[in-house]
Amino acid sequence: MLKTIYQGKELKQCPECGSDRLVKDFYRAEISCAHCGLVLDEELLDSGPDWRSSDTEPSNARAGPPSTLMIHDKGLSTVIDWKNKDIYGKDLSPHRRAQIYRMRKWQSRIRISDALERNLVFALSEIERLSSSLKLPKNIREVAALLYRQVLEKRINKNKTTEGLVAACVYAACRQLKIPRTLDEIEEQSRVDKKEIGRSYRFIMMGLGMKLPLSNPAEYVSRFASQLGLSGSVQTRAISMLEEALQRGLPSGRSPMGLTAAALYLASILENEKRTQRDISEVVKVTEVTVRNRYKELQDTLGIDIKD
DNA sequence: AAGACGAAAGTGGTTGA
DNA sequence: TCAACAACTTTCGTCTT
Repeated sequence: MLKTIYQGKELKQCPECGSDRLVKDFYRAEISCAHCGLVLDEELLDSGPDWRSSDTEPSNARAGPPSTLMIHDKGLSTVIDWKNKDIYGKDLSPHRRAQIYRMRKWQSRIRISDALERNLVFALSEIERLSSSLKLPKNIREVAALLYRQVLEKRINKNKTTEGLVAACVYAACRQLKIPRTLDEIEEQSRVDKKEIGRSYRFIMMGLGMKLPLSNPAEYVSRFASQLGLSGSVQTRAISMLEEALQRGLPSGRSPMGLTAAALYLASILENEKRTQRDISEVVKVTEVTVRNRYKELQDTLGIDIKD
């Protein structure tokens, strides 16, 4: 397992708020707190085996299962042919025939479980690849893998692409563990498009009878803020504005991203670290127009006026 | 010249008959 | 299954700093 070493000591809880939802970000070698957004950026050490920093090489070069697992028999499987003849072309005795019949039956059964197995092996390596390029912590992978096994169990995967389902599992795991990644970000690393991922996601939720709460805009604040180089006070401000707006019942039916962007924009102005609407819209991946609309609404509901 | 603003038309997804 | 609808995007002209 990975240990979080900070200033020589193992860190289990956020020094700021005490939350244990610490996120390790190997890309920037940072630890951040998923709860309050505090970012610690020193000496993130990795004491676990088998991790390659994926900074320098494409992340799909990551160590997966041995390749012999991917093609479990290396393409050399034996097939019992359908003719009831022996190798000399003679008919088989009834006893022999029955024996061969049973063997065929077993072989086809084994094939089915092979297919499932192979699917799972591929899916698991894909989960690994995806979450590794998304710099996701390990527990996400486990949750995603578990979800995928359930998908197979309930046969939700019928007529659907494995890649779409895998991406959806990863997305769902992120939502569940409140380590927010947007659909856009997952799409970037996956070979399937947003539409497909979203569809698979809904199938899974329906099939497993799950329901995940809408993602909370505040969860995204710290990550986007750090991408924009905004200070902690801006983050805190943005989060508290979001919370207040939420209490006043603003964000009904609005996309979380738009709200996050708006809150960041407002907070950046209020804290004198102004970013342009464009800067923010680029990072958050919504349009300037949406930023504008949302932040107007935010202003209205909160009764804030910016002029100084 | 860059940023902010808002109108108008277009897009993709949801919902309800 | 289809049409109405809300949220969001694209595009573009205008105003402000």
